[in-house]
Amino acid sequence: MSRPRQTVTLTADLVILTIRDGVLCVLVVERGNEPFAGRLALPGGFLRGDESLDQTAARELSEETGMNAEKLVLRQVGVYSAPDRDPRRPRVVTCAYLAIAPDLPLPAAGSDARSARWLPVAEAQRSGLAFDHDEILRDAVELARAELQFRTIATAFCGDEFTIGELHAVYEVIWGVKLDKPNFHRKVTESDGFIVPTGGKRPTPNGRPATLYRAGGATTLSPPMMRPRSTGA
Amino acid sequence: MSRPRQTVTLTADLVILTIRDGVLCVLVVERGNEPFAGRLALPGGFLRGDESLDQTAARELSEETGMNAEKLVLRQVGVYSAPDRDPRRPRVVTCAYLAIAPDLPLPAAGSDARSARWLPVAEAQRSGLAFDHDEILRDAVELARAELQFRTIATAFCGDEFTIGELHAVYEVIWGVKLDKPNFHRKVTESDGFIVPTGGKRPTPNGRPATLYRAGGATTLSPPMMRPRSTGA
DNA sequence: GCAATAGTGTCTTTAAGACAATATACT
DNA sequence: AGTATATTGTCTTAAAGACACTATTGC
Repeated sequence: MSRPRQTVTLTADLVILTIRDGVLCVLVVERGNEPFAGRLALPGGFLRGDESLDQTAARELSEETGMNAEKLVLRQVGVYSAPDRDPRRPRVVTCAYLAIAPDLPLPAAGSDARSARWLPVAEAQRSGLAFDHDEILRDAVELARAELQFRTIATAFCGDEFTIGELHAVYEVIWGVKLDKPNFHRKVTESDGFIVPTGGKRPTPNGRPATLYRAGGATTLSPPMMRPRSTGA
Repeated sequence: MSRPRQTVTLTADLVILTIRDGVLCVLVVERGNEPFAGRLALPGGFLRGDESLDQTAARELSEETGMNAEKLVLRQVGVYSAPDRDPRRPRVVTCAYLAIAPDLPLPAAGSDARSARWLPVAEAQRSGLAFDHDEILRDAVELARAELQFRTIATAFCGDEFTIGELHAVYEVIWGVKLDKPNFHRKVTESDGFIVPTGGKRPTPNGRPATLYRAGGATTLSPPMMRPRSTGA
């Protein structure tokens, strides 16, 4: 026990995903301070003395999006702790969280007033983020893709009321595949507790109006909705 | 930025699972120091200055079991950071790791010489562990149960060479269900890259000798081996 | 032969996938 | 009517589950 114990500061970084105009987007902020000043990064914040890291993440989420975290999906992705991931001292270790939001009006430039904005995930990955946020983003998106198979989180991308067509689009955009619409319809309506009809209908520009649904009580999908495995062509 | 940043110490705690005599067991240590002196706890250790937390976990694992972590399953379960989870100051936050080991001879009471021993998970949960380790253990076991469905981690419970009967027992013990042996046999032999025959056979006390296999190259099972969902009777 | 464990065959049931057909709106 | 979108029907295929049956050992 003679070896010194490393003390660190802890942050919660958020990967907030949403779908805008059929494109998967992530909320990014432009850093105002060093290190990486001016670069794009994931939003995040430091752990405070009276809270758990999960609470830190929930607080940051509501600061960034204005939504209360109670109703949003918020899930740990993992801990990122490479010694050189952040040049600051004491060492900064982060726990990444995945959050899923409906298509919000815009990230309210809150009291914090950082320049937060939605960026297509593909662009974020192309341009490169600060710290090890590229790796975090990649892991979080991969987690979302996997979770879509077994949990009812897809509804978190939609508003309170949504159509099966919208839910269908969520799966297609995030998985990057085409799914048969009739089969998808049967699958989600027959899955117990996934979605429940509200009674209303939403008119379409031209075409039959779609039945409206809201998220049901279930959190898991059984049987799961397996992502089509790409044929190893 | 006027609010003080909380500094913490970080630990990696290990949930090392194995199967002994058909019972799922976890490695526990008796604590020598306060807090919780004399109580049973999960093994773990503090982050050092030159390593990542994943490396801390790998180091602890090889110290406790004598196995090199390269070959063992080692996976983050989550971060546990409730402000009052540990009375020490500065605050102690832990990241729990799930490790899976074959039936080792015995935890070598290594240089560390703590009294480490295998304890059936059910007993550990009944008697209660130090800190929030009951919660960590529960989460880790639940993660193992889920991962068995989609990844090839079941082979990590077996030695280098094993029979399909042994693999079958792994699933039955961890899921706590009976699985049809003929169907299980077909399932695992037809799953690509899950197990490969070594060519050898293992004699049984009395009965037909079983073909020996070793772990194949695949890490994921496709299609997955879904855990039978308990009929909501 | 008998007991015991490993492994195969076959039938049934369930879920997934392809895709035709119908329903309900708007212009 | 014609177009567009939603929803239902039907057939085919793949996987899961039940369980009878065969195979190979020791005694």
